Amino acid sequence: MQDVSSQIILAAKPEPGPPAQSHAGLLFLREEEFRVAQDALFFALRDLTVAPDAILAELNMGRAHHRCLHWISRKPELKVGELLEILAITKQSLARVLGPLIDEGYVLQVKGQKDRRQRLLTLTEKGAALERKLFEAQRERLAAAYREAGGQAVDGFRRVLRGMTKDQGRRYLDEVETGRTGKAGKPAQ
Amino acid sequence: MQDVSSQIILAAKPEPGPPAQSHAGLLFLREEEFRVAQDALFFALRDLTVAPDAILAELNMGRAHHRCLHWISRKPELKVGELLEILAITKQSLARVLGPLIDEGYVLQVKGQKDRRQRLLTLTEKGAALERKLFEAQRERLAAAYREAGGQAVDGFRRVLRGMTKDQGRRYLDEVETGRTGKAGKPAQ
DNA sequence: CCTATATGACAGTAGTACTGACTTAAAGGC
DNA sequence: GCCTTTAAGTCAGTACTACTGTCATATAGG
Repeated sequence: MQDVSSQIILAAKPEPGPPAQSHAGLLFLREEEFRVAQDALFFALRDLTVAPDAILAELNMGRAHHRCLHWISRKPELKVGELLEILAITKQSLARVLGPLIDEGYVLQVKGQKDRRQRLLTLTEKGAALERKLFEAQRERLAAAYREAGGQAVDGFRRVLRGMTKDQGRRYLDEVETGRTGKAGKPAQ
Repeated sequence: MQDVSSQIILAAKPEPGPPAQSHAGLLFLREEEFRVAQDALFFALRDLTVAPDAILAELNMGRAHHRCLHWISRKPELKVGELLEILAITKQSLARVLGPLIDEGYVLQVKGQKDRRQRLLTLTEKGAALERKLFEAQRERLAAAYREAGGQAVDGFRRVLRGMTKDQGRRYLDEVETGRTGKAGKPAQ
C-alpha cells in the first residue's frame, strides 16, 4: 500500500505546504489519520443524535427504540432473529424495547406463514409516523453534510464506512441497497 | 433537475444541489441516500467498538472511559471544562468515569499555573499505555477500511463527517488537525 | 469584599446492556 | 409419533452511562 499513503497524506491537507515525507514522519501521519477519523466519527455521531434524542425523550424512549424502528422500517416483515443479528444485542435487551413498542402500537407482529414460530415485525401507521419524524429530525443535518461535501465525498464516505463493517453487516448493506435500486420493492425477506 | 436522478442511483452524484421537488421519484432516491448513510454509520460504529469494548470490560470500564482517555490523549493538559464541552455530558456523568481514572492512576490532574482553579488533565504512563492498547485494537479495522476505500474516499469520508458536525465540534477538529500538521505543538505521544 | 467561575460531590432516576436459567410452540429428522 | 433443534418470550439480578437538582470549595477578577 505504498501509493495510498501519499494519497492519505494529501487527504489530510487539501493545501499541503510541505507534506512531511520522512519515513519516521510517515508512520506518524498514518496514525494521526486514524485519530482524526475517531475524532470526526465521535463528533458526527454526537451531533447527529441530538435531534432524535429530544423527540424520543418525550415519549420515554431511547436510542434503542429508534434503532428498532429504523430497521423494521428498512426491512418490513423482519424476523426477530434478524433484528437481533443486526443490533447485535441479547434477546433480553431487545425485549425491553420491542415489547413496549408492540404494546403501544408502534410495531405489528404477525406469525410467519411459512414458519409459524417466527414473528414478523412491521411498523404500524403510528410506528411509521414516528420513524419518519425521527428521520426528518436527522435529515437536515445529513443533507447539509452531503451538500457541503459533494457527491464524490459522499461516495467515499460510504465506501470507508463499508470498509469498517464486518461481513455480516455488509451483507445487510448490500441487500438493502440492491433491494431498492433494483426491484424497488421489499428486499428479500 | 434533469438527468441527475440516474447519477443518484449510481450513488456518485457530483453535484447534489438544492432539493429538487419536481420529480417525486427523485425525492425518494435522495431520502434513500440518507437511509443508507444511517445504515452504514450504524454498522461501522457497531463493529468498530467491539474490540475496545472487550479490553475495557476486563478492566471494569466502558466506552465513556475510552472517550476520556482518547480526548486527554489528543489534548494533553485538557481542562475539565473543555472535556465536558467535547463529550457534551454533565459534570456528574463525567465524574463517574474521570474520578476512577484518576484514582487508579490512568489520568494525572495538576492545577493550572495561570488559573489555579483549573485542573489540567494528562495521561500517566499507565493511561497512555491503555489508550494505545485501545487504539491499536481499532487500528486494524480502520486501516483495512482506508486501504480498501483509497485515499480519495478517505478524504470524502472526513469531509462528510465534518459536515455533520456542529460548529463547536468543528473548532476542535480544526484545532487538533492544524495543531499537528502545522506547529506540532503537542504531538500524540 | 463581592461576585462569577472552575471544579467537586451527593441523592435519586432512567435507559441500555449483560448473564444465566426457564418456558412454549413449532419445525424437521428418523 | 418420538426427539432434537430452532424461534421466540420471560424472569431475576447486575453494571454502565446518562440525567436532574442541589450544595460546597477554591480561586479569579473587579
